[in-house]
Amino acid sequence: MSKESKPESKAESKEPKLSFKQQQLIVREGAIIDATNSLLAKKGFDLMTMDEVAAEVGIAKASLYKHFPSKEALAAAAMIRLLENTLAFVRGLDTQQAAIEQLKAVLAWALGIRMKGGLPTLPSENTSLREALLNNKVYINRLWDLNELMAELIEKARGDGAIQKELPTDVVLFTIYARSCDPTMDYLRISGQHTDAQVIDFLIGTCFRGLQ
Amino acid sequence: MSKESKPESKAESKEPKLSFKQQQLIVREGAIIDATNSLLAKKGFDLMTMDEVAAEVGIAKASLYKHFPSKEALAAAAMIRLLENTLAFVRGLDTQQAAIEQLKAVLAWALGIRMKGGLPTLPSENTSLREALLNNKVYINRLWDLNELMAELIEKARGDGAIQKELPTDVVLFTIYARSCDPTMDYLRISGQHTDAQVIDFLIGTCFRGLQ
DNA sequence: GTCTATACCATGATAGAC
DNA sequence: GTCTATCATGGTATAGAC
Repeated sequence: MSKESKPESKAESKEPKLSFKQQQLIVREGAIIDATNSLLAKKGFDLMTMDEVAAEVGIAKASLYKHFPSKEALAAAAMIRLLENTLAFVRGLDTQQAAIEQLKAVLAWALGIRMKGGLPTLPSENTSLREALLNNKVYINRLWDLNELMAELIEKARGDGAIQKELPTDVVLFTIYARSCDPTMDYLRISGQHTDAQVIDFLIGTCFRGLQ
Repeated sequence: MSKESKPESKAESKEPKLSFKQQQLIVREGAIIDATNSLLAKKGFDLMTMDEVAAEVGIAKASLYKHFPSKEALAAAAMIRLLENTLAFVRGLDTQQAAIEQLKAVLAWALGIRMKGGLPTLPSENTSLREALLNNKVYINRLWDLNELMAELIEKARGDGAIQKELPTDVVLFTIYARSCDPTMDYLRISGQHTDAQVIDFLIGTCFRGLQ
């Protein structure tokens, strides 16, 4: 986001080129994104205020705007980091496993993140954030990468007979995405009738096996 | 909402007791709720403004506040009307049908409403509306009525072997509710690869039969 | 009960000193 | 790059005339 992060890509094989200040800046931007993540998950984009973010990080609001030029840009950065984490997880999957098991692992991982107060993956809502994200090339690129990886897994699973042949890939993909940010999780947790692990099992089960 | 609507419950078997003005008032409140419904579905509670509602109805914003004391109350009224429509639909289901078919019919109906620009049933989001709704006794009562009817259907379907025995009723209930406001619908429609009827079929199928 | 006009406030964004 | 202080916008809600 800030200009100092550019030189880092030029030379990183040598001794640490990043000055103390540069490192601190990166750490601080990480902290800002952490706070943004948490608040986005808790309140959503519209209800999250820049004052809250600044307060949670412990800096002044004006300083926030030195790092990120707008609320949209800040949220986009958070969403991009989330996407990159997801990509890393998917790329690190055990390719020995059946494709369907890998897909379940992705969903289980995403649900686990949300249980810990993290962000849902999908920019589902009718928020002004959606528009901003669709105009963000980095975000779109990462999303496309993820979609492609997931589509490969889905098609492999379909080839294995683990997914209905009649279901188009996009239907399966969005259904999994949607389940990862399904409000059912919150309601089941509030009811307090089941453990977190049970809730995740139910969600994965009803997604992949359905109600019957 | 307004005080004039009370006498109507006293006597309705006789000739029309409602004066022209009273009828007009009811019609206008209906129009207000229509507009609210549409805007809530399109933009969500936070992004919907009272100016927009007033503009869509064609009255001044101040007049709106004569009918509904706050934005929350207005949205609650819209949600309550939606719930009552849903209750009417459920109560009018063909009880000769298998319970599972009745459940599918409810989901299909809800998805159809959304396709036509209507509201999703679930107050899922982290919006300030949620809190207001939870403090609204009428809303809670209606919601409870609906949950009870749905739970009966679910348990009957489970008895028929159409729903997994291992799945608790609340899991099934929320899963169906969630599917009724699933963002997957919007994404599949935007992609333009499928007809509206196909999209509904996919959503119902992946809900009840799962991905496999 | 409808209108116009306005109070009031939350919040996104910026200025300018250090 | 951080702070304090401030601006500008837009949105809920209300006052007061008709």
